[in-house]
Amino acid sequence: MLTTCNPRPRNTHPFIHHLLPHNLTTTSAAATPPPPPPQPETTLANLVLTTSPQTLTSALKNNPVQYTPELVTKTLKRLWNHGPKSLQFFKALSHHPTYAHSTATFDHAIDIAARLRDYKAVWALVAQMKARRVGPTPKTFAIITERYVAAGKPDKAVKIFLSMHHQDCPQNLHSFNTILDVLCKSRRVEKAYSLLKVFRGRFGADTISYNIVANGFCLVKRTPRALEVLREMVERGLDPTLITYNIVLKGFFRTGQIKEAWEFFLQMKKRKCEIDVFTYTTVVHGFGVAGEVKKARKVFDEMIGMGVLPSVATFNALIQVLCKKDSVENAIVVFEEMLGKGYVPNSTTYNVVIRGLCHAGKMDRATEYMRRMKEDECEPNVQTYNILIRYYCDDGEIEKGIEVFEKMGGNCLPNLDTYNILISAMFVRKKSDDLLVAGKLLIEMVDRGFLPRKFTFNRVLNGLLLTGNQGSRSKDFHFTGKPIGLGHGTSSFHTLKLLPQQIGEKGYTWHDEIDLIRMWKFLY
DNA sequence: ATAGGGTTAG
Repeated sequence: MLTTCNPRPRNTHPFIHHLLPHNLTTTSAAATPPPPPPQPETTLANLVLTTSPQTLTSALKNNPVQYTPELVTKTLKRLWNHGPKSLQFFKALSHHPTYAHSTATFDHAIDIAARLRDYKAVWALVAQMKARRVGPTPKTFAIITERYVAAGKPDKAVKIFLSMHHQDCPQNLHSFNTILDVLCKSRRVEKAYSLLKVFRGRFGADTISYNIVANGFCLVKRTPRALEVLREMVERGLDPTLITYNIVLKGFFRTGQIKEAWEFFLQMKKRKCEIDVFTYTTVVHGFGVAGEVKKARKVFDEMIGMGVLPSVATFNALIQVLCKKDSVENAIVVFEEMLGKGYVPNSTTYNVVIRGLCHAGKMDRATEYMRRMKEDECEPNVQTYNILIRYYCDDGEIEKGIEVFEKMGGNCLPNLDTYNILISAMFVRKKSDDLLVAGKLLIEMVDRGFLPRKFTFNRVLNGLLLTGNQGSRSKDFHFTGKPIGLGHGTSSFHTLKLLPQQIGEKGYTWHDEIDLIRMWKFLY
């Protein structure tokens, strides 16, 4: 049974702080050394986040900083998880007196607009790019088609590819292989294969084309089909390469065909194809995942004897395997060995170790490793934060999860996973207050350009309707379309109005704008 | 940003 509690006082709400710029958060007393000055892109990103759309253009103009495409690119990367803000920022700089966008900044803006499924904006940006003679380039089309495929429009993506030469963009084997890969990476391998069959003559499909499609079949665990495609390749006179063999090897592991993988690996060695670090990493990881830790280690040791040096990725594979199938302690031994040999761990290495520690219930040591990560000049990324948030919430320490969520604000913005993890956690305690938080998180995520899953949206809406939160409903609410602060001053009802368009699909417990207004009233 | 290895999950 859900209990009704008094809503939290507005100003102490936990979500107020996480968007504030770093330099505005309270600094603790003299004992701690002063933090290093923030990077220029951090300062700029924080300015964008705390400025309303209406005043952004002038705020940027008055900001005494030299805008360069490099700075703008870095800033757009930081704002990646706040699509609407990123685009406002990009547009506000479009008519700056001393700055001009580059190919890279246009590509970035196009990527963001496409991810928001704002295709009108995408093509408007392409037109601008053309007018300013900085594109579009093949990379631009790779971005656009990838987003169309990800949005469930692979046919549209193919059409775009087939007409890209009308946009002054070369259509050649290179771009053909790109579209094949785009389709395969989004699991549309059948479409890719059809395309290959139709156009292999016209573009002169090569080994790379076939490798892409074979790998596509492996990705969807259809290794036998991959082998057929490769047989066809050989029949057409194209020779497989080491990459081809590595693709097949990984394919066997992926489908759990450990025996076949091992046999294939032995054949690769016997036939004297120069096995490389990719091959070994695949085998170490594959055996480990299958629970054959001893064999994984043996192969790891063997590679050094064969004169193939492990890479950071090889170490990451072994460390992960030990975490999952052996013990975190042994994994950390390898981690330290790695450091001793002069390797520089990357964020994946740290995330693997941190996840291992969390999984073993050692949350404090996980946090310690996160601190160590920062000292190593390897800033924790969204994944790092998501790991900690997830495990705290799974352990029932929801307050701690929220604490981590708040802390990430200054360094990186939450992504879709972060919101999904936290919103689900808001249902475990069956507390009415938690549902209010879930509602705010839902609105915040929409505001930042993330489309909640239907399940999430319905769960939150129904939860709010059922738990008697009507107490905070205000009768004199009028819809004016005017921006209304969400608590941290970055949100607006105007943005919220986009939701009906975004979720105007089947499956949402959604009738019209009224539902949203009701939700809004529950929350504010 | 033309292909292969390492993070997460049911």
